Amino acid sequence: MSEIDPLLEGLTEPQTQAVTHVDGPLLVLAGPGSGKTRVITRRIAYLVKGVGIAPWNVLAITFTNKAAGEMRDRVAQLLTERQARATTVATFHSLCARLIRQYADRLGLPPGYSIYDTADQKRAMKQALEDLEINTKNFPPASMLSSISNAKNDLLDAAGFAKQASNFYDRTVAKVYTKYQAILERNGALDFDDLLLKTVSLLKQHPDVLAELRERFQYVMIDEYQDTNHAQFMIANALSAEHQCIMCTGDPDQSIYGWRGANIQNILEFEQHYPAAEVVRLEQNYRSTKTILAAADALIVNNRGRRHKELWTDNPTGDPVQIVTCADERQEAGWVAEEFKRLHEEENVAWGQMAVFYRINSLSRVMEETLRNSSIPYQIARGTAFYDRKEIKDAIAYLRVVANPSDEVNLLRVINTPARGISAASVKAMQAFALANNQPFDELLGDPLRVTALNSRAQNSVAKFGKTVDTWRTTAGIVAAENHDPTAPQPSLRGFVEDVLRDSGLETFYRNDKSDPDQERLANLGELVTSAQQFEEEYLFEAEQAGEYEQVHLREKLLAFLEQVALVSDADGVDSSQGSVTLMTLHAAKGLEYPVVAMIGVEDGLLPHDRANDDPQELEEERRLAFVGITRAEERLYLCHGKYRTVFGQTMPTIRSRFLTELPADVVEEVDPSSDPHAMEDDLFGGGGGTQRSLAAKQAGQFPPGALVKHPQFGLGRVVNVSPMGAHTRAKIDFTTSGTKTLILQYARLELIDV
DNA sequence: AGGTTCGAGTTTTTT
DNA sequence: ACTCGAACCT
Repeated sequence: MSEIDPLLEGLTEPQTQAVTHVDGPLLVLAGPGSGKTRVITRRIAYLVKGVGIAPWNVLAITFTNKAAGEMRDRVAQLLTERQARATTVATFHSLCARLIRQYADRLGLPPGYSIYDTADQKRAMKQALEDLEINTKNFPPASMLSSISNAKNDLLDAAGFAKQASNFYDRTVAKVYTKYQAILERNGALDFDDLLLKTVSLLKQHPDVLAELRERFQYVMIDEYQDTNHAQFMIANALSAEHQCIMCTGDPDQSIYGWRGANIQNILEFEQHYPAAEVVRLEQNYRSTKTILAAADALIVNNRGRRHKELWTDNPTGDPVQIVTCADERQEAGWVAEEFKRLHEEENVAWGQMAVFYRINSLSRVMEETLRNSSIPYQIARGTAFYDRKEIKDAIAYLRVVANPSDEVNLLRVINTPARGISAASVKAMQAFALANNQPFDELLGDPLRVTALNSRAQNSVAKFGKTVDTWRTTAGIVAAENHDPTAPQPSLRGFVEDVLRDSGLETFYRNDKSDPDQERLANLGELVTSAQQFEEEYLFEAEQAGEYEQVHLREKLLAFLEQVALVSDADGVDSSQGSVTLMTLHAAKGLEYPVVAMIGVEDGLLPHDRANDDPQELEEERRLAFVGITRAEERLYLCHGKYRTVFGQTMPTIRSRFLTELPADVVEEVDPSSDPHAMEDDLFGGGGGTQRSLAAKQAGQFPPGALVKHPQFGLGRVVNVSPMGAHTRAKIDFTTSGTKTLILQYARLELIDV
C-alpha cells in the first residue's frame, strides 16, 4: 500500500475515484483547470505500479504531440523513465501513422508512404481538377478539399460518397474525390484524414491485426474526447470493445473543433455506448480566481442544450476582468504591450507567464510588431511556421522523393528547384510519355533517353538528376545497393540530410541568393539539419530504452523523421520555459494556462466570427471558444477590442463582441484608452491625413536627433533619428547601456532630458 | 533563364 | 495592404 499512497496524495475524492478505477469504461467530465492531466498521469502510474499492469499495455491519446510529450514526462516522474517510455502516448494521427507504417503491406501501401499536408493536398487537388477539366472558379480547390475531408471524417470513401450524392454539386465532388484519391494512391500518399480512415479499415479488414492490437493496448485513455470525430471514435471503440477498459476525459463546454468533424455526441453519448460506464465529475477549479471563473460561467450558461456544471474554486477572488476599449488595433496592441511591461517591471511577472490570444492568425501581426518595437520578447505558437518556409519545404520534398519513389507531387516540386536545366516543357513531355506508356514518372529519371521529345541537353540534365536521386536512395536503403553489406555502419540521418542539401544544390542556391542578404534561408536549412540530428539522438535513445540493440537503419530513421515533420502542430511550438510572451490562436490555447491572459479582437465578426453568425450551433461553438480562452487565465484577464479595425487595408468601425455583454457587471471593469485625447487624434479618423501628419511631425520635433532622452527600461540614450511612419513615429535611439533600439514614440514613454 | 509586372486572393479555427 | 503566382519581357 505504501507504494500507492504517494500516487493518491493530495487528490480530492472524485479525483481519487477516477485514478483508482481499473477495469471497465470510465468517463471523466472535467471542467477547466480541474486537474484532469493530473488524474490521467496518476491513473497510468496507478495501473502500472499499483495494479501491476504492464506499461506497454497502456495507450494514452492526447490532442497534440506536445501534450503527449508532457504526459510522458509527468508519468516518468511517477514511474521510471523506462516504464514511462514503454507506454504508448501519442496523438490519434501519430498513432495511426505508425500503425500504417507497421502494417503497410496489409494496406498495399509503401512503408515510405508520404503524408500530404495542406499544401501537398492542394497541389494534388489542382492536378485532379486539371485532369477532369473542371473550372476552379466554380469549384475552388479549397472547398473541394473540405467537402472530401468531411466525407472522410464520416468514413465515406469516394464510392460511398458518389452513392449518396444527390445534386449536381455533390456529383461533381464525387468525381473529384475519386480522381483526387487516385492521384494520392498513385503517389503512395495519404492525407491527414486518410491516416484515420486507413487505420479504421486496417482494424476492420484484418481481424488478426485487431486482435494483436487489442492484446497490446488493453488500457486505452483518450483525452479531449469532446473533440474526437467519427473515425477516431471508431478506432477507440475497435481497440477497446473487447476489454472495455476505456477512459475518456473531456469537457463538452470546450468542444471547439466541430468545423473539423469533431462530434460532440461522442462524449455526450458515452454512457449509451458503454452502459457499464462509471462517470466522474471534476468541478473544482484549481487554476483561476473566483472572478475569472464567474465570468467564464456567466458566459457559458448562455449556451442551450448543455448540461450545467457547478464550477467552483477555493482560490481568492482576485482582480476584476478588464474590458479594454481601444481606438483601433494599434492602440490595442500598444495598450497590451504597455500593460505587460508594467506587470513585468512593477509586479515582477515573468514574460513567460503572459499570453495573448486571438481568434484569427492575422491579428498577430500588429501585436507582434508592437512587441518587437517595445523590445518585449515574444514567441508565436506556430509549430508549423518553420516547416512552411519555402526552403524547408523544398528540402523536405527532396527527402520525401528519396523515401517514396512514387511521390510525383513532391518530385515535380523539386525537379527543377533549384534550376538544373529541366524546363517546364521538358517536364510536360515526360509526363505525357509516362502517361502514354503507362509507366511511373519516377522511372523516367533513370532512363530519359527513351523520351524522344526531349532534346539532348534536357536528357542529360534529367539523367544527371536521376543519378543523384538514385545515389541518395541507395544510401538510405530505399533501393538495394549492388554489394550490400548489412553489417556496415549506418550513415547518420544528420549527415544524410546534409548530403541531400548539398547534392541537390539547395545549399549553394541559398548561399548565393541575392534576395536574402542576411542568409536567413541558409540558416533555416542549417536549423533543419539540427532538428534532424536532435530527432536522431532522441530516436536512438528510445530504441535503446526499448531494448533494441541492433543498428537502426538510416531508412527507418528517415521515415520516422518525415512522419514526425508531417504531424507537427501549432500548439507544439509553445515553450513556456522560453521567458517570452506567447501569442497564439484560441484554438491553440486549449489545454494551456497562464497567470496573465489578454484576448484581443473581442469584437462581433471576429469573436464570434462572421462565418458563425447565421448558425446557432456555430455561434455556440464560438462561445465555447471564448470560454476556453477565458478559462486559460489564472490571475489576470484582459478582454480587448478596438472601435475601428483595418482589414484588407480598409478601416471599418466595429461592434464590441456580444459575449462581452454577457459578462455580469460585478466581475468586470471597463478601461477605455480610446478616450485618451492623445490617442483619439492619432488614429480615429485615420484616412484624414491632416491630423495624423501634424501630430507625427509635432512628436518628431520634440525629440530632435542628438537629444538626450531617458527610457524607463533602457535608461539614458541619444536620439539617432526620428521618422514619422504613418500614424506612428519611430525613433532610433542609441542607449548608453542597452545598445541601439528603434522605438515607437507613442508607446515608449520617453522623457526628454536635454536637447 | 532570370527578372519584372500585374492581378488575384487573402483571413477562421488545424491534425 | 501585402503576398504570391502567372504571364510577360530581356
